[in-house]
Amino acid sequence: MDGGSQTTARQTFDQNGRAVGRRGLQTRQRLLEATAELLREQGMRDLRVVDVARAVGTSPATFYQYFKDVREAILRLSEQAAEEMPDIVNLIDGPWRGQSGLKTARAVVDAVIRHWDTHEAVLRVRNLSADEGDPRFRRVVRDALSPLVDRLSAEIRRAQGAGRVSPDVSAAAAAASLVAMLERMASYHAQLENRGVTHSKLVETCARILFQTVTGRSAP
Amino acid sequence: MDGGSQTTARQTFDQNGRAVGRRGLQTRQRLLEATAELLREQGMRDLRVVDVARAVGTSPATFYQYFKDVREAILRLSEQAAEEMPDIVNLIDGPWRGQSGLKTARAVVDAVIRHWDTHEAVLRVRNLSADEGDPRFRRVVRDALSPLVDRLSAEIRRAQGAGRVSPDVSAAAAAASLVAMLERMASYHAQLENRGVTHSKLVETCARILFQTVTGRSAP
DNA sequence: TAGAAATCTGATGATATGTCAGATTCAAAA
DNA sequence: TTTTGAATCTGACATATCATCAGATTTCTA
Repeated sequence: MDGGSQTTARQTFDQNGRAVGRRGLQTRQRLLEATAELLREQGMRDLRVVDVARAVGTSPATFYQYFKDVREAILRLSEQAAEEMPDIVNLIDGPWRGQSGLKTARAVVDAVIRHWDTHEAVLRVRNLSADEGDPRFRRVVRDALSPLVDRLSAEIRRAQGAGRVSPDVSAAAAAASLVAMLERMASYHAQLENRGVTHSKLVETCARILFQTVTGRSAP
Repeated sequence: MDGGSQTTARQTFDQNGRAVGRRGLQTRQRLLEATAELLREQGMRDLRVVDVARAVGTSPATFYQYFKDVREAILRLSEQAAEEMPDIVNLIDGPWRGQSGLKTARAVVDAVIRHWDTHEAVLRVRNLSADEGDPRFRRVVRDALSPLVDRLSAEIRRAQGAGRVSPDVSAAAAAASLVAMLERMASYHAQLENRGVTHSKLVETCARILFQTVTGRSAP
């Protein structure tokens, strides 16, 4: 037993280490939302604390009350976005055989794309920051993706056990490659759709690559 | 005939539209290299013009003589990095059947990883900027990748013609997915290798996904 | 409703940006 | 070699952001 209530809303602290109350949480959240919005509109490099503050009708000092800097705000947004991941992971736990396996693959592709459509700007910066070596962001990325990777990896090992996937393949690397593909395509799909690839064709194609690589079988 | 010399060194202009001479080109190039170096060390968000200037032993004003802002410098670096792409494209034009096809796939994977190892920081920011909608960066990305995508796409259509790849797959989407996977894995491989996936296993795995998806055949 | 706790902000010193006029360097012509 | 003017560089500056803190304001609690 952990003694907590069902949804253990973690305590939040400000920059002075003091617990934040109801009003403060609300301000903080509005700052986060403005950050996400401006990230979408202006991109990472031109995001200014002043603009975030102005958008919320407050002063920069208020921003710094809750966040060390812009990076930290984006880190928190990344954590909030990651809360959606369990829904995607649940899909992976569906069947991977035959017709319904392909359906599982489609559902996963679709869910990842939807996740990215919702959090595009934040996830992009999250991944960049992780790639640039920031350990806090690496952790968020790992926590968000490893359940996915691990599940796919296990499924691939199963297919290897059945002799349908070559032992020369590393299940972990293959799973990571698939997730890499899904993420990158999710962030890229709008541009492809501008070039004449329909959304459903794109989903179908990714789903089939996913299915094929996970199961070692050609899609039905 | 185009009437130009073999290596048509394009004229370079400064911010006032004046042509840049030998000494200027050298300064400009040193500024670019310092930018790349600092991008590697400090990441995109913390890259300061002052630091770049200091690193070259010159003043910020000199930087602004050659570049409108940091973004433009990174754009030029992206263009320089893209000059390596023909070498990679040549590899794709190798054979795609049987044992030697897998070899082709391996060579491509390896080349993409090497390309990223060399230009990591620049390519990351290039892709982010393109994703954020900057048309100049979108163009650089497209120019760099479309030869790859087009070649793979053509190869996939061939496999579709032979009935080995489902007509439900979009060749363009599949090719884009593969390139997406290759790029993301190239930027991520060091982290995977820290987690116990050896480099050669990783290359082999990506190569097999590539081979399978392009040819519709299981790797030999 | 007084007093305390929580929250917000004006003011500020430090640092970065981006521009321009003028100083410096260089190479070719005299 | 010296002169000359084009190319290159930079000091100085006006503007803007960062990041902090002391103190004002609001909200909560007893």
